[in-house]
Amino acid sequence: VSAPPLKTSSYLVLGLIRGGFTSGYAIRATIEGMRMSMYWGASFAQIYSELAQLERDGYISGREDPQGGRQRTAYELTRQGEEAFMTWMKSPELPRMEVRDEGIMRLGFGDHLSPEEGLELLARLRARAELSEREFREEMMPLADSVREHGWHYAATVAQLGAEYNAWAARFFAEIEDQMRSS
Amino acid sequence: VSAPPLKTSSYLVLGLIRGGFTSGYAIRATIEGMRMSMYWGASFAQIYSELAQLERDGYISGREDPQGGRQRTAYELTRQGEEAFMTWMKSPELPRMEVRDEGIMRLGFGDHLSPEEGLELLARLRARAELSEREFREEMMPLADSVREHGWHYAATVAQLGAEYNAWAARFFAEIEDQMRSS
DNA sequence: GGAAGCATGTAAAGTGTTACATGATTTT
DNA sequence: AAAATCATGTAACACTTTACATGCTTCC
Repeated sequence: VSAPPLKTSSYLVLGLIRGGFTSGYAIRATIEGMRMSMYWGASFAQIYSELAQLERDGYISGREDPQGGRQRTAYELTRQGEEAFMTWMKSPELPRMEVRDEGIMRLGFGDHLSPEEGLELLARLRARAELSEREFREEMMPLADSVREHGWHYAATVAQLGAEYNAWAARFFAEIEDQMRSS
Repeated sequence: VSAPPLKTSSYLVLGLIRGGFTSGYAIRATIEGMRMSMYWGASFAQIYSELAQLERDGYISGREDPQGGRQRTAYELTRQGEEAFMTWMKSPELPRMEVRDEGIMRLGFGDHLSPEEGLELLARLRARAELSEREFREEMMPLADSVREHGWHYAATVAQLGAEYNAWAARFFAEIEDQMRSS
């Protein structure tokens, strides 16, 4: 009997607990602080209900871990949770990435605009990519370096991917702009 | 008084109606057939309720347009819908793109794997990008060319973006694999 | 005659966000 | 003393998907 597969947000929580972020607050802070929401976000409300569900279903177990008079629950993976997470990490199937990009959608509707307005749209897309690249370089990359010594080597790879993707996208839009201007 | 902004899925429906896809079925078929779901999807259930809402709120108007004994409703934009769509197309703000990628998330958790397993994960990510590139080139690009003469010039740009992005991503993953093997 | 495609919808469930509510501790 | 941060949760709403339900037309 194989347990039903969990949803991606569940694996996110399992992975962070396994990585040493044991409280709901710490999990959420890491998702925000390390810019994980660039690839998979989760809000406080979602995390606390996810933790409750995962504990009810036997994937994690929590124990009271108060800090002075401030309550805190520290979770750890059970053997079942450990197995579920590692099986997922090693599974050969990779679900297709999902993109929801209003910008690209607008670009697809570009024929509803005049040529000049189309160029403006492309310029906005390029500016957005340039801004995003800067954010990856200035915010996420330093953070990734700072956790490197703690055993999070792959964080730097993800940050690099984000920065270089946006640089590539900016070049792509610039090229299309040039082609349009010269035709 | 400015009307409350619509959601992105509403603009998707408005744009397709304006582009000549006037029935719910045709809208959904275009989203699937032209691979629009790569950057913004919508199901039948969503489209029909969206059409009802947009008509109730005065953005579109439908008239009966039966094909033989088979019912059909053809919609067109009202002046209000026309204005809402064009204002959105020209608005300077571009919401940040949203990505939900289980693959990149797993990569971020790569330190939970052995070096060999990490390399396998990277190889899977590369294979997925290569497959996706092929699909864009073999399926979406020909479709984009076929609608070009109908005035949909930007569809080809979007298809090109999809193909070239995936080619870029495959190269990125290959480079990381090389770096890891040689260190 | 059956399969595939055209056409429209409902019901239920899943997934996720925002806003609200509370209270302790640490930093300025 | 106030502000920021740590910590947990509820309620309401927003959005989307899956499964189901129906019936007509065209192609093989």
